[in-house]
Amino acid sequence: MNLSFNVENFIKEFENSCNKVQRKTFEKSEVITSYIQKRNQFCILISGNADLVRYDLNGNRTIIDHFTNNDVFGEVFYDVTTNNELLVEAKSKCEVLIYSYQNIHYKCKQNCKFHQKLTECLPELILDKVTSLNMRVELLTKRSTRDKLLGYFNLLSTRNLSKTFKLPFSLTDLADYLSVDRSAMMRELKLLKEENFIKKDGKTITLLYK
Amino acid sequence: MNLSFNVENFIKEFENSCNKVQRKTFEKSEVITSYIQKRNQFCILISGNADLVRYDLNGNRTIIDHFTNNDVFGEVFYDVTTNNELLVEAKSKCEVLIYSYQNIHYKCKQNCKFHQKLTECLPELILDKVTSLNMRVELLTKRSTRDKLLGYFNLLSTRNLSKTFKLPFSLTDLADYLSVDRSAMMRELKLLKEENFIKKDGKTITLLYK
DNA sequence: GTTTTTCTGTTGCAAAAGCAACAAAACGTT
DNA sequence: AACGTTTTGTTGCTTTTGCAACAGAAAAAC
Repeated sequence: MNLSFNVENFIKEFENSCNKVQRKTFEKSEVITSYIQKRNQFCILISGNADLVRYDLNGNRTIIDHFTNNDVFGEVFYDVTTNNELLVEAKSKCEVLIYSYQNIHYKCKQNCKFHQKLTECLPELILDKVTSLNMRVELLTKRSTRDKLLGYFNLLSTRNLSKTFKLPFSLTDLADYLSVDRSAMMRELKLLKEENFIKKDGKTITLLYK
Repeated sequence: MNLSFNVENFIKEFENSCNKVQRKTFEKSEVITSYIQKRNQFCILISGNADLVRYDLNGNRTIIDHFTNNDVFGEVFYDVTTNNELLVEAKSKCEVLIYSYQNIHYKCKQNCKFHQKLTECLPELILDKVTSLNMRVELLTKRSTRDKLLGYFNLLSTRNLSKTFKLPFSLTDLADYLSVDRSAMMRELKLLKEENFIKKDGKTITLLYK
């Protein structure tokens, strides 16, 4: 998908056109925001990287989404219906633009450039989320840990236009992202190496098949 | 979420305002459409019900989404990147409105009411998809078959505002929707009954806890 | 109303995944 | 460089899940 919405330019041009938009800084491990029902935050990650995580009653952590430079997040993209807490956690030092809508359909009363442009571009930002969600569903519906790993590796390989790529996660986090047990995943990773499906050097993976 | 877009009225008012919009009928088990890369179909299911399914290389079937009256689907809501075939299969006799965009951003040259209204409402239709996808991810990230079942039952219970509700799927299809083995799911279902978590009579389930 | 097909319910066995625990390595901080 | 902390890699054991197969019930087709 080609977004006509260039986040970087958008920030440069319009950040200061609305005084209700705040720029905040977060240190590693800080909670950037937690998703709250009936609120509509819209956030842009200017720098750093962060995860949207959910903790369930059994103490399992799931990484729902992973954000890097210029990614957008907030309740605007996530109708909160769950009982479980949804947090956005900074994985490194992060700079974030935050704006809270009363209602996503209302335009900003000041009719500022920021919101004019945003209203215009929101549909494609949302469409982009749909794409990444569909991909996520596709990964999660794979039946085995092996298929999930290979599915995810294929994705990264396609994105990088290369059989070699670097994992954006620690292996611990990767397990939480694929929603599998870490030790079981490590075992499978080892088998994939032994059976010459992949080569692995730290977080750098190379696909050896096809 | 409250959609201001009322599909039923939309169809009544605007169906005939654009001569490129087709109304088609499909019999049970027929393929309504298959998702094709770089195409942008927009479909409305007027009556009947249908599933969006994916068959993977191991022959596993996954039900990605389930559509009933007034649901919308098509590539417009699904950026096709997968190698696997994505089909929309009629589960009963279906009536469908179909329109194929050259590009989702171009407006219909005829500038008809159908597309005017659709362009206006597409963002919230897409936002609605995001919501259902987020819910789906939440279900699929549950670690056990039991948690998936209970998660799904809770959802149906909440939607119906009642501890008792009817499954919209056959049990065979439910397994494909939750992405688990049918016999394993049946076993778990039996345990849930025995441990008095649920009562089950055909496709009617009653939650007995809390 | 009979036949055919699909769906449900069940089981034994095999395979995969989860859990718990620990040591070694890597990373960050002072 | 030394410390504490997090991550990686591994393993033995248990539990869960998947697979294959089959019989009976229900639904659909003729």
